[in-house]
Amino acid sequence: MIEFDEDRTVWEQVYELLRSRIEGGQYKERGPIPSTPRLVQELGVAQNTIRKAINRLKADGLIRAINGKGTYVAPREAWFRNKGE
Amino acid sequence: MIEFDEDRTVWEQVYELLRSRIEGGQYKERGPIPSTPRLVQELGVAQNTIRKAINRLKADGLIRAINGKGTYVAPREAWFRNKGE
DNA sequence: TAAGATTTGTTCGTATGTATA
DNA sequence: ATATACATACGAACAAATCTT
Repeated sequence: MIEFDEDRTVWEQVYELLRSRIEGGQYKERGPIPSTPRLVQELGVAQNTIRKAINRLKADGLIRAINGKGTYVAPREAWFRNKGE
Repeated sequence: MIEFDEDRTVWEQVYELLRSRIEGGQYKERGPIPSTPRLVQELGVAQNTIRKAINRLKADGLIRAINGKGTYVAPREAWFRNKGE
C-alpha cells in the first residue's frame, strides 16, 4: 500500500505516480496500464480519485482509453509536453 | 454562463431556476433533468451547491433521483404545493 | 446465440476540510 | 458560531463496450 502526502491532493499524487511509471518505462509504450479496479486495490484510493488522475493523463496525451477494453500508453510522438503546471 | 444575484444565496437561485424550468415545461414530466456535473458546468457553481438545490426539489416532490442513473421530473400529481418558504 | 465477467464511463449519495461573510 | 460555497475524497449503482465461455 502506497502512502500519500497529507498536504497535497491524493489525485494529484496518483497522477504523478502513474506519469512517472509511464515516463520511466514501467508501463511500456503502446502497452496497457492496470485497470481502474486494480489501481484502486493497489493504491488504496477510490475509483473517482483514480479516474481524476487518469483523465488528466488522457488530457496530457500520455494514455488512451478504449471503452470496454482497457487503457494504453500512447506512442511518445503523441505526448504533449506540458511545461506549466 | 448564468449570473447570480449577489445578495441572495446561490443555491436558492439555482433552486428557483430549476423549479421554473420544471414548472415551465422545459424539463418535461417524467423526463430527465441534466446531471449534476452538467449543471455544474452550465451554471458554474460547485457540486454541493447544485445538490442543495436538488435536495430541496426532492423535498418538494418535484423530482426523483435514482442512484447511478439520473434524476427525473416527478408526475405532477406527486408535486407538493409548498406555500411557506 | 446467449450468458457472464471485465473494463471504461457516468451518475447519485455522503462526508470532510477550507475559506469567507 | 452559523451559513454559504468551493474542493476533495469516498462509496454505491447503473450503463455500454469488449471479450470469453
